[in-house]
Amino acid sequence: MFELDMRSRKPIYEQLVDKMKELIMNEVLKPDEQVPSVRTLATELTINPNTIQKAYRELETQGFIYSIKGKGSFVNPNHKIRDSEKIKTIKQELEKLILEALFIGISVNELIQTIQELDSAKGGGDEND
Amino acid sequence: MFELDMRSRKPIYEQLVDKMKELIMNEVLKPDEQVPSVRTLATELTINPNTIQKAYRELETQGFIYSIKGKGSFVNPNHKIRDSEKIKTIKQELEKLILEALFIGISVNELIQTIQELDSAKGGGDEND
DNA sequence: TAAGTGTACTATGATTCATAATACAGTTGT
DNA sequence: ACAACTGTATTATGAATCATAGTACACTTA
Repeated sequence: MFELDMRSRKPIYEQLVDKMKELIMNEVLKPDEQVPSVRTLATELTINPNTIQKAYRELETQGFIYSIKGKGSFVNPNHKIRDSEKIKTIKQELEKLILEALFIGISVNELIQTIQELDSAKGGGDEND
Repeated sequence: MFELDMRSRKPIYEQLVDKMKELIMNEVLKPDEQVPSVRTLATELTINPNTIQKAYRELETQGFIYSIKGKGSFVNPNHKIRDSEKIKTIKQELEKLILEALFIGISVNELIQTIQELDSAKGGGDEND
């Protein structure tokens, strides 16, 4: 289910958070679907349960999953809450990266095209605003 | 010249790299302009010279400055080299962030507008592509 | 030569990462 | 009630990273 790079300088739990977010955003993991248990995933990936728990805690903080003691952890269906703090953070990071992209010579059109491709690839379920 | 957050979990040298990149990309620091010396900046910021050196080494690796032994460190004027490795990396990071932005409900138009604002804010010196 | 520059190396303490080993609390099915 | 599964919490240990300190060397400039 996951591929981890043990030699990477990026912590394992962060890699896990990123992979899981990807799967959720691409709807490979559906809303309210149960994700592997801490111990199961730890066994599968041959890493420590505490590392999984750390990743899951982070995913819960970021609003991607919710956990119920004794039952398991599940994909959070309540996105689009427009958590203003989170939006602010993402926008800041995004601006930093866009600035750098423009700086090294990536064109505006190239960026816009990338956005549109990613948007149409993702369901296209709602076109609000 | 810089404001550092000593309590942040982000390493000081990384904060320095980011700030410096910003100043260079916003052309506050002009091409071939000399940046503060390792020891000078260390004294100003009350941090260790080795930390500055680490930041400068990283900035040199990323192509933002070049250093000459005995003379100093200077802003690299050779951007737009379209270093394919770097472009690839930035594009990957960008796609990850854009995906997340779309996911939490930021609209395509909002993203495009952000790009255009950043582009016109930056000089507008060349409109190639 | 003196004072400035970048660069390199070793060493130390604080912090983080990943691990190990337990323990407790809640749910489910028998 | 019991066994087996879930999430959660705690303490401890070793490895790695971060920031510091101190020292040294090479080069440039006045």
